[in-house]
Amino acid sequence: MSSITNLDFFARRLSQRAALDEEDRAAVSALPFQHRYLNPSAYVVREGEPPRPHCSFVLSGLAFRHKLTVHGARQIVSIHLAGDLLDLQHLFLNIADHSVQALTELEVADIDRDALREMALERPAVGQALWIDGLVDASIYREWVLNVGRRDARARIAHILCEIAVRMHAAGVIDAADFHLPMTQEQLGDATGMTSVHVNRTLKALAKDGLIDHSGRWIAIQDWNKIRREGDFNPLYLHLDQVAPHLPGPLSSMFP
Amino acid sequence: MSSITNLDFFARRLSQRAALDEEDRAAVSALPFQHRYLNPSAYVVREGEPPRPHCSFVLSGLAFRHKLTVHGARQIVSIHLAGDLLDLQHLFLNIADHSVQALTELEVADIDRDALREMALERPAVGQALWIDGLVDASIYREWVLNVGRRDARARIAHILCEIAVRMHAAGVIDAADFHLPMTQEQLGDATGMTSVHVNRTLKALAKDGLIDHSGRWIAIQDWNKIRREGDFNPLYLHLDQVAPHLPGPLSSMFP
DNA sequence: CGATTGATTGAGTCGGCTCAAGATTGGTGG
DNA sequence: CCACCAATCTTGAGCCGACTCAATCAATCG
Repeated sequence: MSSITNLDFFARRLSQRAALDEEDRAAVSALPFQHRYLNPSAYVVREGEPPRPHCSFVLSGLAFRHKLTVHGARQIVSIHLAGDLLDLQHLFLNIADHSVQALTELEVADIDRDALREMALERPAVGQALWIDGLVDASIYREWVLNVGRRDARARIAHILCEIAVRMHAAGVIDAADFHLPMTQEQLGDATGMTSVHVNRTLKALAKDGLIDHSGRWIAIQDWNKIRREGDFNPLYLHLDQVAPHLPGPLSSMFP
Repeated sequence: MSSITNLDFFARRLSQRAALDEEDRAAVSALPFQHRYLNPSAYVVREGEPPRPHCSFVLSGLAFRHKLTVHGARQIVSIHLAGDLLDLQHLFLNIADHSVQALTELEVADIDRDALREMALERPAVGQALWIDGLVDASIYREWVLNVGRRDARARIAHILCEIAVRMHAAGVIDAADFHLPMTQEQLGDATGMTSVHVNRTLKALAKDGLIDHSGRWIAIQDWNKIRREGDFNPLYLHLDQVAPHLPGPLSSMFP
């Protein structure tokens, strides 16, 4: 496990979203932080808790946000990957309304909350970059409400696969449409409001029809145009132009 | 139709969320704006459009946000009432990823976008107040993903009724748990991912069991404890302590 | 090697949908 | 004030997508 000494990675990230000047970048890079590794299913944030003294930025790995009903049913409300801030909400809200857990082994930079907060308010360019981050998160939630509320099982699964593939690609985590999905079928069900049994049947059906190639926990997208159509996937809501301005690779041509 | 000459109302609203000093308040009150009335179902924001030159603040009436699937199914993703900003997203995002429409007759203040944006970035207290607004919106989206993804019809309807009643109360729009709901059953269905037919049957069932009193478009909550339990409603996600610090009236005792 | 976690498959059930027909309601023009 | 129209609400009948329950298989790991 290598170590990092400053937040250049985070500063670069913010620079993609707004025009940070040299001073902004230096200030961001110099933010106090702690480098930390978490095991799968470790909690980053726990519902009902007051904010932690830090705000976690993902360096590598995946995490997910979830809420529970009183009957114990779980709904995953978003997935996060390298480059995402895991608890922007806690920069300004007094209590956690949901939990965040590591999905895979997770590498984070725990940035000092008060320092980040001050920077968000006192440095306009940094503030704007964080605003964009927060607003895109909200946009993704809206799309998920639509996904879970108005699409059938097949479209839901197709849609979430598209989203994850495109976001991984935008984050530079994968190069092609073919990727390893580190989620269990139960987690996929919790993200789409389905049971794991039905996720299984739906994946099989998508595979049979040639949209994906899937065995065990490996998923590759076979036919982008088909799956995008079936999943009613329009990447507009990801606001990629503002988040990852210069998309390289094969997917970029698919989503102009 | 009376007219307003400045944004004192908006400044007061922001003051509930963060500590604005005299200068902040004066600056907010002096923001350029236009007073406007919209008819029911008029569009405030249209999906796919670039941002308008203003950002609308609701003075009275209700509005809703929605998205459509490619098949034309509609999902309402949030409801807004007096005191809400309708397009905070467009302060920093370049394209609308959803539409906003008036639900009832709607009175708004169209605040100059660039001026508000500058104020959000340059005045920390204003920035913080807007952050809180945006983060609470996001929290509500998350709860809706859970509502639509993991609760059955009865709980979904109960939950949304609780949310609307509590938010109306917090916004000072109603005094009691008994309120007129200006939504059609079809709209209620679009907000909960159900058909209007099933909304109808569900409302009838809730009425029969004494949770609500309902005839035509009038809904009164009969038994708060029951409906709150059936709807799995926990107002934590509304972050009322940060949004409406001093709740008056009968509901406040129910949600400490 | 046993144990645990996740994937797979079958059979049966049901919540919520579709389709379709009336009944109400509110608004409008004469 | 009434007749009429367009929404909206209401109710019934039948169906189906997704769920539940339950068993089996596969992979991983101390």
